[in-house]
Amino acid sequence: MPSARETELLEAAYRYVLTHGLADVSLRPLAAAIGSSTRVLLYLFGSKEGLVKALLARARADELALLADIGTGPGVVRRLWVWLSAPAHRPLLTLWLEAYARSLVEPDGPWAGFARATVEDWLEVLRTSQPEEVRDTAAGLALRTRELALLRGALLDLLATGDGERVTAALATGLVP
Amino acid sequence: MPSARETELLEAAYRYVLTHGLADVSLRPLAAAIGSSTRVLLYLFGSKEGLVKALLARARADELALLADIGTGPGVVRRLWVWLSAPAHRPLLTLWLEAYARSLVEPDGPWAGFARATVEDWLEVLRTSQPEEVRDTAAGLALRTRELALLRGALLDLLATGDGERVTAALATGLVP
DNA sequence: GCACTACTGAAACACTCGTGTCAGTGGAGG
DNA sequence: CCTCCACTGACACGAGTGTTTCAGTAGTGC
Repeated sequence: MPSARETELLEAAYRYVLTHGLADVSLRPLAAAIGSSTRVLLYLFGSKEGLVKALLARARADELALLADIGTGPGVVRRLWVWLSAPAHRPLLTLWLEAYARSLVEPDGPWAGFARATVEDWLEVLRTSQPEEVRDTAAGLALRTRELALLRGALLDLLATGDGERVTAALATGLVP
Repeated sequence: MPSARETELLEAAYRYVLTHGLADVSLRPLAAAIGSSTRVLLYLFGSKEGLVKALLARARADELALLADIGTGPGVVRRLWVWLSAPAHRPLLTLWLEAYARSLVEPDGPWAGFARATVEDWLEVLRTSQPEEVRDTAAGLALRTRELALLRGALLDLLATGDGERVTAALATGLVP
């Protein structure tokens, strides 16, 4: 059970990594930026790895909250894309991509399994949104895998180019209603 | 014009980063692994940043060679996916994703523009593969953007789960012939 | 008042990092 | 032979890393 001070510092650190990236964060600059000290961070989180784990869990909590908020049923993909393409969410999504790539390069450590976990989370949401009669068919699996690929590929494009208009138009032509 | 020794060491370093990642490579371990020394690497590449730039250029050369090899015309997407999903190419593609994410988090430095550049490279190949009458229409742009998203999203899924069967099946249902 | 817990500050330790300095080495061309 | 040039080895420098040690301080419950 995290203490009040711990969650407070975690929130501040989370805001910090959203703009500075998580891959090469280091304790002293982070502590200075959020008005703390390395001593306290290590006291509360045990080690740097513990802090990174907590931050990844924090980011994942945001993601799960989103999925819960979007709900299920027809139109999920469209609703998901509205959320993904909102400029306000760009820092979070860049952080998400960073963690994703990192967990592939370095399968050990605090990143472990992050990429696989998000694939499964999203696939599950898409699955629940499918009509019952296709949910457990091969065609259903193929369809939601394709929807997920479309969303993530579009996200990659958007993050790199910022061209929301082009990417949103591309998605519009590709979605089953 | 790179010397013989320079290209030799670059190749060795390239093989090294394909398995160790490029984001947090450091000179001493790298030099030791490829039978060289930090002194020589700095002599040949000027600085660590110069070396990283050279390595990114090397990776990009691989990518451009692929695109040239795949050619253009009907069936490009399918051919591209065959190449992307080949297990032998996984280290290269992981490296690619790493560089992509990095260039978004840290827009300065040697990574600058990497993500945007690859988006444009691939879109251009897809464009050239389209029939002339749609090439310059909004529908053509939307279609190739969608194809690119599909490929990249599928790649993300594949790199995380390794489930080539599911992802390939998902792509098969989604491609215009 | 007193113990106890939660937190904090200062300083040090044992690294690793990229880079610079200075001195070479071996071979090719005049 | 002698000079030039590409390359290499050993070592040190200053900065930054995560972590530890030791010494506190504020607040809470008894």
